[in-house]
Amino acid sequence: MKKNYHHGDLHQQLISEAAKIIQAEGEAGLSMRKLATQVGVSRTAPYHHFKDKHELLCAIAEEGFCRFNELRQPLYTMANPVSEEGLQLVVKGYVQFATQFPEYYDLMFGGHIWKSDRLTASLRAQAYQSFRAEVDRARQWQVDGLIDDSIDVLRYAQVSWSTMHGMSRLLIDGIYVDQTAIESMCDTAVQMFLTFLKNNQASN
Amino acid sequence: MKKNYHHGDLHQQLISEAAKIIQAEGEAGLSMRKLATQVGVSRTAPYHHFKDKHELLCAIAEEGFCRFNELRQPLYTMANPVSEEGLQLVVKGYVQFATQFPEYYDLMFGGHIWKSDRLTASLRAQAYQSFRAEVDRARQWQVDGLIDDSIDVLRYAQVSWSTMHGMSRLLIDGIYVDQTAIESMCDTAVQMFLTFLKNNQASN
DNA sequence: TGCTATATTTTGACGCTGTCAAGATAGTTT
DNA sequence: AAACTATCTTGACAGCGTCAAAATATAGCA
Repeated sequence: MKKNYHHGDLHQQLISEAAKIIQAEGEAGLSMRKLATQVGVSRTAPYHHFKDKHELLCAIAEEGFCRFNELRQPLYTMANPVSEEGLQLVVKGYVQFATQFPEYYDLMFGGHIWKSDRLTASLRAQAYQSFRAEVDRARQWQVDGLIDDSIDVLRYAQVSWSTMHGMSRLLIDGIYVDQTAIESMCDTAVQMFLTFLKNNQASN
Repeated sequence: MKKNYHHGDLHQQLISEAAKIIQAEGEAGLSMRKLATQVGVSRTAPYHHFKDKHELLCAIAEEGFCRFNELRQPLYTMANPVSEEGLQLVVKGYVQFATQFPEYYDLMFGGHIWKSDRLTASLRAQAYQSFRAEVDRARQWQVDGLIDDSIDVLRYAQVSWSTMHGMSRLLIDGIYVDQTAIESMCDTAVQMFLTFLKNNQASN
């Protein structure tokens, strides 16, 4: 059905070529016209596959979420989740994704797409599910008796995600520049999460 | 000296008018041409006061840092700094600035300016000093015996700043949308900082 | 005062951008 | 073969940042 008669599966090729450009030159370096000519079609051809530049970016972000999930999935079962090793895997894995694919991260968790309120439905679903999974995992720790019931797991998920997001952003935006400190920062963050999870037996 | 003969202190008027536009329509809504005509001069007049659009943005960011510092200064002396109240003042004050002036925050702590490596010298100085002050404050807590010497205050400052930055970004970028949860999230973050600062007597 | 040097502003232009409208072409369906 | 649809192209428009050259206004100095 979606064979190609003029070109060859342009839709997909646009996404992957655009992703390449964005990884090489940043989001600012991607223009619809350049993308089109680089892929070998006329300037406006892409507009028959994506209503907008915005829609194209959403598609790339969605691809980013797939990579993100693939990288993240295995980390959760490799160690006791509420332990130094377990949390380090998750935190360092998160920051590593952000620093390794900063342009993907920008698209996925940056204001450009989210502030517009014009996310693709599928992208929105994928993002929400990503966060919900984080909350569910923490809730499971409670069920399993690994952490106290008094802990508000939603708030924990929000704040710990914020910390990971904050570190990632400060790094990829060039505000924290000392790359050698990343490991150590992650360790400190893990210590923070751990003391919070373990020492909150009777907080309320 | 810097009086005006054609206009009336254009330099300053450009900054404040640009800041107004940016607060109203976001950074994307600011164009040099529109700014110029809105201020009553020709399109290229601003280029004799700012080499670049980039340089104009730096000037606005710098103004943002002034507001930021003014808002932050009084918060540090209003309560015991290593206590629930003390930390809440700082954390909530930070997030409140970000949500109240999201466009300023974007400029000051967003990748646009920092990734370019073309910050104004004065802007860079002001930003670094802002962060150094945070570290110095934590070091003083050690001197005063409020927290244990084994704590790496640089790492604590980096991670706690990351948390505040992460919350702020997630909020102003439209990823966390539930505004009513802000207070509660800040409380949780404070709990996290506090348990870390108080329960680390023999961590190393 | 008048002359020159400098600071400020304007007009015109270039190449770039996202995207719309109309027309051409190739493939599918009947 | 005819009608229809999906895909692609050409042409155009308004907007952008910014450079070069020309115009204008002020200041310093004779």
